[in-house]
Amino acid sequence: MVPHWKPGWKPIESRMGPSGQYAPQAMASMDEVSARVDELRSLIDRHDVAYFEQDAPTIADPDYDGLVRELAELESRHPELAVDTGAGHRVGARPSEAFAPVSHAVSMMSLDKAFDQDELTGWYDRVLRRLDGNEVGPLTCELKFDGLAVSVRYENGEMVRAATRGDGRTGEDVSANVETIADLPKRLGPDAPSLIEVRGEVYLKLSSFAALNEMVVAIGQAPYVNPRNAAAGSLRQKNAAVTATRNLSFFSYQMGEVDGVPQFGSHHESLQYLASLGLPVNEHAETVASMDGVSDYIERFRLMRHDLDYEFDGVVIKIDDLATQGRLGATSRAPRWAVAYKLPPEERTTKLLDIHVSIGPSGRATPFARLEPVFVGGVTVSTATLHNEDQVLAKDVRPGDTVVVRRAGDVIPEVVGPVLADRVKASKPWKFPTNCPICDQPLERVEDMAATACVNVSCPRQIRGRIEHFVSRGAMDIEGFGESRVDLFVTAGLLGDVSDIYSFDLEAVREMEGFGDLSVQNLRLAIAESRARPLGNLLFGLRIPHVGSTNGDLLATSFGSMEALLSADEEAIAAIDGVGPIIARSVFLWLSNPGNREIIGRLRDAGVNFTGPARSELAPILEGMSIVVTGALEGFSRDDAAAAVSDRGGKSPGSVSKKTTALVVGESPGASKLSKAEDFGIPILDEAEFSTLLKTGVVPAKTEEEGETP
DNA sequence: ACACCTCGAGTTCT
DNA sequence: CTCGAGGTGT
Repeated sequence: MVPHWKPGWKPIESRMGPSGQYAPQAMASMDEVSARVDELRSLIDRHDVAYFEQDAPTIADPDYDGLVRELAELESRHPELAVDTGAGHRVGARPSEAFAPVSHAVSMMSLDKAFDQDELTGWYDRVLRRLDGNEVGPLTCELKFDGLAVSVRYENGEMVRAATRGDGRTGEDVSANVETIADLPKRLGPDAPSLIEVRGEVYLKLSSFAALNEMVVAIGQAPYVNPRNAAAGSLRQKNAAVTATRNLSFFSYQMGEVDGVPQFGSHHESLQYLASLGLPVNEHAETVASMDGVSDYIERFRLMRHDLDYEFDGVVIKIDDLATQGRLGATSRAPRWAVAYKLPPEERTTKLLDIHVSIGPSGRATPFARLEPVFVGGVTVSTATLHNEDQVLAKDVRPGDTVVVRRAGDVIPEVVGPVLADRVKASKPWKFPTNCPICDQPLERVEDMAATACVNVSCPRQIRGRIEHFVSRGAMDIEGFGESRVDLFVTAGLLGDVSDIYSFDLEAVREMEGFGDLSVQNLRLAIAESRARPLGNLLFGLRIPHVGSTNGDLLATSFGSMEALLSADEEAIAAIDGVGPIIARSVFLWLSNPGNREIIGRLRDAGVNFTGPARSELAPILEGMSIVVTGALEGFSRDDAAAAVSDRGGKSPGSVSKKTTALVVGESPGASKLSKAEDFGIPILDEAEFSTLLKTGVVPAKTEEEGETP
């Protein structure tokens, strides 16, 4: 039913995920094809104007690429619809009139793109076919920087002009601004050729981007959405003095028109030449022997994506041998000897369907965005948190908006902001709901905080939340008591508060669907076992504000028993080292509450352990030490490792600081902890060395001397 | 007053 | 894992 599908060409939807936003629709008639082509042209035109002339992109790059691809595909299948001058037949857009036009003697072409391994292989196969049996030779791999392509012209060693790419043949003169880029010499050395046009990417380092946005926000303006956008804005400043403050950077990767430049045999030699002239060339360019080397390079840098101080969105692969490049030639748009492999996008636009509020287990009301599913950063995202009311207001995102979605450094998707140009005129700012969506009681703004919460103690969500927390690992750790079962028992009216766990009707559970003798017996055993948990776990399980696992243990060891804690006044609690007035007050108030007293009384009656931790039998050989664990160990769970340390008098906090005695590294460790430990020169132990430490209380000496790295 | 460390809480998808 | 806030030490 899709008559013109070329073999080997994948429909865009399979690549872009289920969003379908820019995916081609199945088209039956010529009229529909023609209509879609017109639609695509006008969309691309509109985005071009916004992007190139107003520095305000209305669409994320990969989506734009998708539109252009779809148009190109339709035009190639229906040549009768193609027009020479229309959208999609140019590399960029019309140059703005604010900067004088500059024509490129050697045109600045864009590159064909490959979105997955298959497309990359397809490119290579086409190269092989064209070469008709001749050797391809080595390939060069370079990072594809997320910046703006610029051509910088040097005559007799002097920088004379710099121009943007524009439409590939004609760009804009941005000399005044490019002159402010510290990376670029105004004058080349004595070996400079009589003419050289250096092509490369103007970009903004992530650190400069952060500094810039800090400043922009400080003067009350909206921050730039991303470094590329900020670089574009900076490069097109009318006042070069402003550009100078932006700290733009540059990487050279190609030459345009030249005269007096030596003949090279390969691309990598030309890069070396550029570097020898004192021009900035990225250090990560590599020459590899085959496509296996290319795959390896891509994989390596896919993983390093967030480890560099600049953004890159792909890898550029070029045939290294210049004679072979010449043999391959170029199409009207792009050279055949190069291809840009695009990494999965980190930023995409999608539609914000609605904003909902979820009530967390503690009653906090968190707004989150329901999104039209969109493939970003390697996964399909359909929801993203908006954190709190202030965030929603600050970003002013509204249901129905087209929004930019990002999956930054870590994992958590984030709504960057709305695309204002696409906003429906009638839309109104979103209002935070006044009532809890679960229990319908009024929501209250938490004092002095950005949070809003449901304060109804008998809200079903919170009853469940408190019980889930009580039975969780780290608290009373009752096996077989997961979220779904808690939900089941609470809904059935069997559990109202945590003390009910020790008295509720297990015979009634036996009658429930999905439960038999065995599962009830296991549950009974697990509950019985939990009575013996240390007091610190119990205190943590009660979910007293500001009392987590650490402070729970701290209170338990300081008071020795629940009874002692119950009879302590606020000052006695505040006297503990590490507990200040706020935590003391919170604990005291919670324990004074009659309802909570009653729960504690029932737990006492149920025979739950109320006495402090049995003194560790082990000698406190790690006293005063702070041992941080990262990654998975073979012989210990993370909790076990922390317990092993604290049993011996040491501490095991969650992060590395200057005070840390040693870092224990297991399988797949967290990069930030590791690099911090290296920075501070903290000893790094493997599991075997950790075991030794636990036995001897001495940090094993390193066999090799730790040297400072420059 | 400031800097640094620590703790607690919330977060998505496979 | 990261953010915001509490606690401690300078």
